[in-house]
Amino acid sequence: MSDGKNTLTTAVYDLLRKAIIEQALKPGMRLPEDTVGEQFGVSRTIVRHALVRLENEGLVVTQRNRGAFVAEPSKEEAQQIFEVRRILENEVIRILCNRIPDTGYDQLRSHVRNEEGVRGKDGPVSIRLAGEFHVLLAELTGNEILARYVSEVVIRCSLIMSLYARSHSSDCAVDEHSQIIDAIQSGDAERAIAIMDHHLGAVQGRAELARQPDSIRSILSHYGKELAQ
Amino acid sequence: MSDGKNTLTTAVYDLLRKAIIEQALKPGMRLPEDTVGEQFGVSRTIVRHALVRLENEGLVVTQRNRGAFVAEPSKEEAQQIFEVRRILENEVIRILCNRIPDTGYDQLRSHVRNEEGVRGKDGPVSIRLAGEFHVLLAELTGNEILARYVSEVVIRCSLIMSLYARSHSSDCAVDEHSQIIDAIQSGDAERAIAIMDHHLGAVQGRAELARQPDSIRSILSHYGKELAQ
DNA sequence: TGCAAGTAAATTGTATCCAATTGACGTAAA
DNA sequence: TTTACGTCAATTGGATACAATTTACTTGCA
Repeated sequence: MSDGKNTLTTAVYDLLRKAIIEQALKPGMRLPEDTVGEQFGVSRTIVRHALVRLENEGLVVTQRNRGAFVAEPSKEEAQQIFEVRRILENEVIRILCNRIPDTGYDQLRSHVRNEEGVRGKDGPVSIRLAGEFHVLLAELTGNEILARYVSEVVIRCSLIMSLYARSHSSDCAVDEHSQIIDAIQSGDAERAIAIMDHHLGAVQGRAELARQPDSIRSILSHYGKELAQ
Repeated sequence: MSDGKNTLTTAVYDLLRKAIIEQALKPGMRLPEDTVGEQFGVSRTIVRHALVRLENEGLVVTQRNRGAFVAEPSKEEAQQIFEVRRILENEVIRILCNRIPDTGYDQLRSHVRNEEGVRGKDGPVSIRLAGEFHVLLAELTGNEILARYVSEVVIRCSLIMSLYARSHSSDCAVDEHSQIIDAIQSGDAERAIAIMDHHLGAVQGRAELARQPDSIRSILSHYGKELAQ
């Protein structure tokens, strides 16, 4: 994601992004430019650029003259993001069944071992690793554009789970990750897709069923849309 | 695409984007911040923000301390973008066969009439309209995230055609657009997808077969990747 | 007490300024 | 002639200053 060029801007961008993934920054939280800037020891200019990038990814929303906030995806948005995620990830599986780099399975198995290593600890790390498994799958297709889009929807799903799901402990069942690898390796594309589809359905279902009550802010902002300028 | 909030930044962003779509700004062209700023009567700050957004979409690339350039997708990138475009647009068709708003067909037919109105003139307008047909299809799914991704790959395809295709006159055959609408309206999803797939294949093929010789810059930039910092 | 208006504080929008880096040109030495 | 070096112009990287806008508080009036 980060191209490692604009060091300062990219550094702030990466930090904010990671903080959002790990749900340290929660949906609806304000992100005042100078507060963030002081925190990282940079000027507002840098923070602004980072926020622009995050807004493009749908991770933050900005209101004119009001500032930036961590995004609070509505239920409709959540539905749409999940739909796109399933489209993309099913296709990732289909591609991987046709072509996968030599080291692919090693990388995947190794990643799952890492996930198992932190099993039980419902900390931010396990949340991040679960998402990164799906990004790794997409990267193995060799299609960088596809991988970028998967990365975007995965992280937005993380935001959705943070808003709507009761427990984030196991957004992804590690077992199912293993099953997906097995299915790809067996070359049975249809079965692999079925498992992935079921896996994502489970994640989505957890968000739908166990959704928390809306926060005050998101409730009011919903009504506010009808008044606003 | 543009949210109409940050008026100045968004205005510059929209103008640059449109200029790239219509191939007035050609791949490899420089986009110096103050030149662009003077042109539009705004300061570099505004232009910078617009360029950041365009870079996120893959329409421009920036080199540290060197500036921004209109992107020159490599052949590999072009291949990847087309692959993602087919994935997304096939799925758009599949969705539209299941659900399409009441006014959908009217909007589509109306758009095709516009395209026919400028037929023959190989100007920038026909190029833009051809792309917007595909974006309109995506928007009719009601899935904004999906529509945004389609919009991104469509415009990047416009960049690719500008680089590699001999004639941009008819990136899309208007007849085929009508056929696609017919197929969706008939409810035959498989046929509709087949037509869309063929349609995109034709566009892609035109880029592959009639590709122009690489520019010096894009050739050297390819080798340069092995040296760079 | 409750509401309204006005004022002050906080925050973003934009422009400008200085520093750092890059590329080009020209000059000199081998 | 070619290469190496040094200087200069052009451009971006980043910080700061000022203007505009919004929000919150306070004051005054009914």
